[in-house]
Amino acid sequence: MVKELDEKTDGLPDHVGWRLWQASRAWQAEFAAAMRAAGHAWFSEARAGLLGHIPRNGTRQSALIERAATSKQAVQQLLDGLEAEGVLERLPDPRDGRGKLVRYTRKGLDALRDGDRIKLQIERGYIDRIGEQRFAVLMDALRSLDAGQGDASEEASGSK
Amino acid sequence: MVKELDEKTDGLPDHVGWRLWQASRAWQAEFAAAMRAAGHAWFSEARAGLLGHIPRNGTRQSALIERAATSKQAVQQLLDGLEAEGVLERLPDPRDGRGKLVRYTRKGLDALRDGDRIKLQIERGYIDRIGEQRFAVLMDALRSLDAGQGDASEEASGSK
DNA sequence: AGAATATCGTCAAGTATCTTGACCATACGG
DNA sequence: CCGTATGGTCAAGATACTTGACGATATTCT
Repeated sequence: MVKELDEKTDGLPDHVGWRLWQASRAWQAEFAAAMRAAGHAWFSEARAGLLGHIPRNGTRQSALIERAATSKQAVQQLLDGLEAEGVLERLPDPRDGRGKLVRYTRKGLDALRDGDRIKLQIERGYIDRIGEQRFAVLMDALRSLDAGQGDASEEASGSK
Repeated sequence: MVKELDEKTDGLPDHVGWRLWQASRAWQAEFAAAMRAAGHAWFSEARAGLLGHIPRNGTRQSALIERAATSKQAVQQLLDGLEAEGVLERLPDPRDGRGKLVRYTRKGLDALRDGDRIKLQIERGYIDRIGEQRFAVLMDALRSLDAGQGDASEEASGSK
């Protein structure tokens, strides 16, 4: 066995980006599996990413586009799918003839509820694994990172 | 939990999964942009994910499949693309008539070098943003998380 | 008011990534 | 040699996302 390459040493990267990516993927996989197990077969990571930007009381489609980091067409297609699944519904915006309002159906709200529950379960698992203190510190660092990197283009302050 | 809702509306989630996802995406976007700016136009996130599993001295395609979390077909298609771009090359494995060895071309090694440089730049930026201590603690927590969840399939003994 | 322009949402087509299923070639154990 | 497992490939389809074009409504300017 020629040890010209030590898998532990030369193998996997060990830098922020990689670890963030790995951790993120692990979380998503766990969450998605639990959601499907809970009966929400329509769930997917991309859809979750979009739903994360839709508050419980709904929003305007155009506002969604600003928030999500993708194109309006991508948002639209995701929305189309979610609407077809009966998770969301789109209504004309009474205050703007061009606009549409997006809001959850009962099915969507049920999924949100389950999602919250699962989210807490996973979080508990994490705390068990790395300890409460480390977990708190992780969240703190992550929040700081997020706050510190808003590229002053959109995130000015106050309402937008 | 201290609850500050300075965030506009009741919008964005604030849990591990979300933060991890946001942080990961931000990192990837920054890295990919820098790589493209450095002339590596073939670079993409999916490809990066695979390259992360290929050590500098190459590996067998089958070993790659074990490491990456995807199917062998997905690996193959990514490899096809990377090979077509001239980043990698595949050679027959002299010790196994079925197998193929994957290794970097000069172009690939150049990209790796640039990637390392960029990676350090980004890391420096992170440290500037959240402080050295917080950064260290973040890495520590991330590593613990990763170690804690490995399903004991590879982490046990030295030779694998 | 009327024209020019900007915003909102949609349609259509194309690309990248990943999945499943089928298949062939080589290795390995009897 | 034969049966089975492994390594890799081919092909087809699903999902996510991108770009370009377009119609409808709002807003601004004159």
